[in-house]
Amino acid sequence: MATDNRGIPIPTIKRFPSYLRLLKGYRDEGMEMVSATMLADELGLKPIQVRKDISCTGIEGKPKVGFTVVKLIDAIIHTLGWDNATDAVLIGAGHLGSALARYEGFETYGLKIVAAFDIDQHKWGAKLGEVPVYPLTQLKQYLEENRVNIGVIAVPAVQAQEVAEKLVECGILAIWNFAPKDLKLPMRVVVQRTDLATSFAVLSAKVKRKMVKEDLLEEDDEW
Amino acid sequence: MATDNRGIPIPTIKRFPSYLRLLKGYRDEGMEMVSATMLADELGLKPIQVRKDISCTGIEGKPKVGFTVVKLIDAIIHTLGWDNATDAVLIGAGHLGSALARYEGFETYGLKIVAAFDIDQHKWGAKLGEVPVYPLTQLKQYLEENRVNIGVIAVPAVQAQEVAEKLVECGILAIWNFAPKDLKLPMRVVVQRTDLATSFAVLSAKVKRKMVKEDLLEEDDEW
DNA sequence: TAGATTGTTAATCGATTAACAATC
DNA sequence: TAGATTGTTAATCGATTAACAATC
Repeated sequence: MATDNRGIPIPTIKRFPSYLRLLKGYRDEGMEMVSATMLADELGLKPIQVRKDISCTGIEGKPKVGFTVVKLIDAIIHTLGWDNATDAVLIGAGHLGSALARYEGFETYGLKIVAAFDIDQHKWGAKLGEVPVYPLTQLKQYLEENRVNIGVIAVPAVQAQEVAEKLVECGILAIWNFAPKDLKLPMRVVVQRTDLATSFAVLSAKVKRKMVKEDLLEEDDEW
Repeated sequence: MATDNRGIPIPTIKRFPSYLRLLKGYRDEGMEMVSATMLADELGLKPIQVRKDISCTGIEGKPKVGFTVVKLIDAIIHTLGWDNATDAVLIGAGHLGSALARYEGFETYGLKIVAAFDIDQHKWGAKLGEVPVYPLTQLKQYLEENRVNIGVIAVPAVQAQEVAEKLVECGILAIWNFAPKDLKLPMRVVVQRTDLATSFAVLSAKVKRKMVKEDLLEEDDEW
């Protein structure tokens, strides 16, 4: 059905890559079947949650036996849309951009960074791994000549909004934003943020919570 | 109260850094008061949600006027625990590690990377920005001599578990894991993952959803 | 067979949103 | 004052978890 993906909860989507990594390991070890119980145990989740997640892929298991490892792998990849490779341009060839361009994991997700752009002329002509770096002024032309759907932003915060708008003008459909800046863009554009600040905020909160809990325990001890 | 932070929802925590960035901008422009309505509008949130989030900081506003910008800034920083600087060690001085070590935003969060460690002897003695790189074998000694609470993991997936266990052995309280690997660690250790795969999975799912929606619209057109 | 595991339906839990009185 | 905005209480929404029948 076309509506297949419509209703898959975001939390489930977020767990899929973890399942996928684990399943690929099992496949490489020659394992053929796996139970939700085993996956849950390995990832620190509850079996019921794993079953619910798996049911979103449309795969059915066999009671007492579990699920076929390779079927599950294919189904998750398909559900995520990772079976169709997508080209992306990278804006910003600094340290972060450079690390992203060289990251080999992307091909696993069907993401291919085909070109990088930067305002700094010292970077022009260089290659970040396999990815050539062009002047930012050539972005528009490049996107006219090459069908690219995704833009990856790895520029300083102050430039992020401007770059994003340029990408949208050039027909980019989705933006993966690594700059610490909240972008204001038309609703039709898909924006995904990967923000160190947000991630660290959660870490900080968890640490603080733990501290508080330990403090409380100490207080209890005194009574 | 000591239990202050206990119950702040994770989604709220995740929005705090965005509020913070925006508020700092307002402060720098000399703005003294700000309404939840304005913040919501700027970030694409609903005013009520912003008010709920702000109430978690304990700050009270004035009807018709709003909230004091600098009070709000201080309260969010305090709620996140970012007013106490924390030292961290970085494991892995590759491209990603290098980018993290040089990232200037961390000081905003009260995070200070004091040393990096790597197995590759070619990296020893180098500096990533201000951060010196040592042999991984010196990690244990370093942590005995310096009180560090947070470990940042930026090594390849296959080494992540081993490195994490070593950090835990050495008394690290919290781990920020950038390796694409789910770590199995004692409950008492706080683990925060920043996983490109997870983030890209969400992007992929949103794109796919949009595609489906557009397909459905087209189908509708034919009827 | 017996028992582990699946899949479904219902209950619970937590966050978002709505409604509205209080207030500057 | 009038009206915008706050803060609280209740309703809604969505995800997780529990319960349990089906099944290999």
